[in-house]
Amino acid sequence: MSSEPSPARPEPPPRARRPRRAFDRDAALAVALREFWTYGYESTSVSSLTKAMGINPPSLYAAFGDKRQLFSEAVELYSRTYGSVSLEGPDARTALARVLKHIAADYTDPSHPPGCLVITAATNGGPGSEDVKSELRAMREATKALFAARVQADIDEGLLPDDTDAEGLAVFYAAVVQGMNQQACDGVGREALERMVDVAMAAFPEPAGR
Amino acid sequence: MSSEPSPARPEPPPRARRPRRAFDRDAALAVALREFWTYGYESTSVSSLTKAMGINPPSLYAAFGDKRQLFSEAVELYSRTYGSVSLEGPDARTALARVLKHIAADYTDPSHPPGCLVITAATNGGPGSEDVKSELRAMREATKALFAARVQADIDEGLLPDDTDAEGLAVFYAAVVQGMNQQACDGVGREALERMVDVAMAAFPEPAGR
DNA sequence: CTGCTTCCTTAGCGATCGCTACAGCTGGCG
DNA sequence: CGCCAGCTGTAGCGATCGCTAAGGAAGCAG
Repeated sequence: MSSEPSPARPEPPPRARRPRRAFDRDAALAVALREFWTYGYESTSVSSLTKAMGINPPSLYAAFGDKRQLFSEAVELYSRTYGSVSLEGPDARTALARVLKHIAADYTDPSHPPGCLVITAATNGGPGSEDVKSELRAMREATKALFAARVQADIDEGLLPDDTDAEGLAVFYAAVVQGMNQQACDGVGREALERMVDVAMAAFPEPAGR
Repeated sequence: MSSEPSPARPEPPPRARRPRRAFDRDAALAVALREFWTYGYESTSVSSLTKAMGINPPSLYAAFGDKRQLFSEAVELYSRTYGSVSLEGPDARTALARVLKHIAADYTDPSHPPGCLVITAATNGGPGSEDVKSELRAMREATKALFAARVQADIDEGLLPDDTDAEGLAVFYAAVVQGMNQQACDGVGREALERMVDVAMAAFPEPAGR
């Protein structure tokens, strides 16, 4: 439908006019992330967000759409910055132990809010924020599936017995991570969580013996 | 201090006039418990409570004080009805295994909301409901202390080695319970949780050698 | 400079929050 | 019966929620 009567024009109309913003969008998003991380989705109000970001509501809505989309962008930034999990390593046991130790340190790192945003930020929340809850739940299940796949890889390579319960192990270690989250939010320190990881790793099955 | 000037009077003035209520207080409290259990403290509004209980706001405030006190009464009813944990048994391992199996069944019981009210109902919630959060956190820490005491009792009786990390085990099994809560809220079924308990019990230390 | 576009600011929208004033009804008492 | 106490329903309080209309300030084209 777009009429272009002058073919001599070198610049077509769809020239994306970059918004001239008076504030740092990335910095504001980082601030919003900390707010959501600390208080959760529903308990973080737009007014507290705008106050923390140093902007006014219309600026927030112009830059991020609405509170819901801002939260999704914050979650994306979180999983890009903090929430990345790599299960590389010689075997599943080593990889899991390393990931759990890293989580013990990260969840209690005093330079940011305790625990994990994906686990904590939408556990409560009545009807109306059902899509937020399912968004985070999907991420949790993805992590659990990652655990299961890593264990299954060891089984396929013969490092673990064929009758190893990969699903049960995945549910278990996902629950351990979520329990560490709760403990960290309750004030348990890094050393206690690391000792807990030692206990949890004792539950890992023995390698396939000769 | 109570003055009773007329000894002939069989009924003293402090005769507690039982309120003439037009609704069943206990039944209404049970309904409120389910609401808080499902949506958490902050996300459960007074209007949704009164609608579910079949009463009007003034009746709620006359019978329970305010939303905060109603919640505490609901928590008390919960811990009296569902949340009781008994660690009796021949040794800590048996007792813990029984408790965890019971929890696996209870958190996924379809006859009531999933998971545990004490763990779930106040994880989010901004400033202003800090006392609610600390109330539930204290109950969680009491359970964790119960775990530690049960393990320590086995150590004192010589059933477990002296160098057993009672605190680490308590943190671990508390985290397992809290992880089961999250998994149950995410839709994991009873059988998967029970297999997970088997994995978790594999982390329990071997009894003290002969 | 004048126009045009785009953002920021102020102010406030309707809805809902926890909570309560007020009047009416109802039951126990003399 | 009349009186009073105490609960019940209606209606609404001030505050906050997520969100937005309207006008002024600022950069770019001519």
